[in-house]
Amino acid sequence: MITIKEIAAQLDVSTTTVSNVIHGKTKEVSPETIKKVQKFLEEVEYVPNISARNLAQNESKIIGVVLKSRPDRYISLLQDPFVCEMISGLEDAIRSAGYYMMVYISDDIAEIISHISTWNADGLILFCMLDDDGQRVTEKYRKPVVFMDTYSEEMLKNYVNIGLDDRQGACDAVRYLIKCGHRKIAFLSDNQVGVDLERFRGYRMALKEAGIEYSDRNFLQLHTEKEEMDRSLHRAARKARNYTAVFCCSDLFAVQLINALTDQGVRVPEDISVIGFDDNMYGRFHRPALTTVHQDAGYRGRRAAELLIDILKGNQPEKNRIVMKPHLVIRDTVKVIQ
Amino acid sequence: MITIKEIAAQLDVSTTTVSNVIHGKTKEVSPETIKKVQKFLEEVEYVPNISARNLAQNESKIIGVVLKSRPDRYISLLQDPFVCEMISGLEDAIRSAGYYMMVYISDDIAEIISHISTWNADGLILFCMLDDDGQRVTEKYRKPVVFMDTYSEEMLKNYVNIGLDDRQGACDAVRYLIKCGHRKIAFLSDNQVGVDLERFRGYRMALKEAGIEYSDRNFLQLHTEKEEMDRSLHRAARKARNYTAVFCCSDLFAVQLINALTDQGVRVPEDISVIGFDDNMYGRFHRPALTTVHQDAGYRGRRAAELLIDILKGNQPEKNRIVMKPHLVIRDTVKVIQ
DNA sequence: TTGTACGCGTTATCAA
DNA sequence: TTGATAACGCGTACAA
Repeated sequence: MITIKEIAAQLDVSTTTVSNVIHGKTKEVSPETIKKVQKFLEEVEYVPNISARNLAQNESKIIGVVLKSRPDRYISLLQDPFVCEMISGLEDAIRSAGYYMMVYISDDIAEIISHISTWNADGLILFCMLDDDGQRVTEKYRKPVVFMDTYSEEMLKNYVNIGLDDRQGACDAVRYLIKCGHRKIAFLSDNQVGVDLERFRGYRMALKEAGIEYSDRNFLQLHTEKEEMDRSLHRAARKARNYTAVFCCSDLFAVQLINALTDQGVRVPEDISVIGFDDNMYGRFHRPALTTVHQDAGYRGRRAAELLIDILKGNQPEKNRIVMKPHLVIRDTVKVIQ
Repeated sequence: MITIKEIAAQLDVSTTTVSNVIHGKTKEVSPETIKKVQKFLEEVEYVPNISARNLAQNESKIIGVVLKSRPDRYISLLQDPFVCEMISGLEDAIRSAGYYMMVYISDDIAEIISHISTWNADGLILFCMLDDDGQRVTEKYRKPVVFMDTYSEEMLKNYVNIGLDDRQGACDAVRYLIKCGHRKIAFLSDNQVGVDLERFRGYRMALKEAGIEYSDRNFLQLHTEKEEMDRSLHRAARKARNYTAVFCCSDLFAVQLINALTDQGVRVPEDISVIGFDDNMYGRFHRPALTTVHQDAGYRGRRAAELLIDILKGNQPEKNRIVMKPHLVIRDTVKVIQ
């Protein structure tokens, strides 16, 4: 790897001149010198050393993508199609803007913070932050931060968040079920915080509108720990048979629920209707194709990255909360009854 | 961010002493000093500046994961479950070993090389390298490299490769089809190079053993460009109906073929049998569950990272070629005929 | 046992 | 228009 110093020596100019040419500060350098240096730069395929640049400018061009993992889960974060699609969008936008993406996955916020500081990331995209995770990060890290899907009031007040109208999405889905004649509708998820809590509220809202009573038993809770998942799924499927429809908090859950039902000899949608959330390939590749709430994870990732980069460039975002609108995609897993 | 210099000043010791304590060179420092410094380090939550360290030691602790993308494809690399599972394994092993993963995705090898040099990655894991891609990288990049799934003779001679016995896997699958009474067996893929070529050879091998003649028409080629995929899939499904079984080069293809067939009113496995390759969630979540050739992408990623890190530590690998063994997983998409 | 001083590659300041 | 030089934070050879 050739360095600026070396180039300067070989061309018999100063490092300043070389650096100026590299950065297009052309009015400071004579045309002949520019040509000479540029030609040489191309010949030797000069590539800047980022570490040196970081040190000199205290700027790393790194955008940290932070995901808090749950090691006990039946699939890892990078196996979740929703997460991957989002990261794919982030990667695309970050690279196009000349930044570098560094993915930090850990279940330990302290470790994450230490990585971020070590690499001196210029900005952060935070995802899967629950409880006080977001707070812990922003306490230590004082550069721009964009959240995805936080529902912490504290964070929403002070930071940019790219969210989704989860409540509306879920409400629309359940309204649709009701319109199709369903009144015994269960809600399936593995938790009741953050995004899922909002979806749960949407579900409750739609029930209430229609004057359908809610009982705690309607909440079908999945235990997504490695050893529990299968059993939990079958238990949920068994319980689901007391309902005519199930709203699932993700396509992944929906597809797995349908499989569990199928394995128990229950047909979807003939015997029971199922609706998902996300609209990713799992639902699309399923047969019958999954009726679900569409959100574009890739686009949302791209927007988050663009917004962060805009902030890094010194622009103030117009508003702190961006809420994308999901929409229902009707396919083949909901049956009209009566 | 506090620096060593600052710490030294505050404790009234030298930077050398602080540095020595940080690196556990305890025999050079008096016990009291060690205690004093360690306590202070913890208090201020000292985090080293990686850029400075890189510069000083010419070592980055970065392992570059290089994927050559095909932007025209109907899904991006990070949407492919096989790729994600592999990256998930890589990430796990790289982080556990105290290294950092930087993912480089691009369709432009020159751009990839420039990124790698810029960040001074200590080692590389190369994936999806076709034609002379591998050669172009290794010409410029003179540090340890581990390939995954290369079939370039040139690279295999000189570099470590973590491969899979693709030929054997495909052969076993087709043998199984033949054992089930199938003789009209098609081969479905989107290309005929690298990994897929090997699988094709395994397919041919099994046919030959059984004295079944091969015709070029047996090769069902998918066009996986964005605008072509759907039409191509349906064309393939139509052609597939001339056969009693189809061997597909990936679970993703298999599932989509089954869907296309289903959409045409053809039942799997009643009317036609389908077998996949990979054994990922797409096949497992499908109903009927996909009969397929199992490989553990995550494990393979982990092994690749471990191997590379071992080389970085100065150990010579025992052998250049590691070939993992896939095995057939019989589920529900192959019917015994006659 | 501790401290000084230099080099890593780049950028920025300021003087020539 | 150009160049010398300091600074960024760290690790280390060598001196004390």
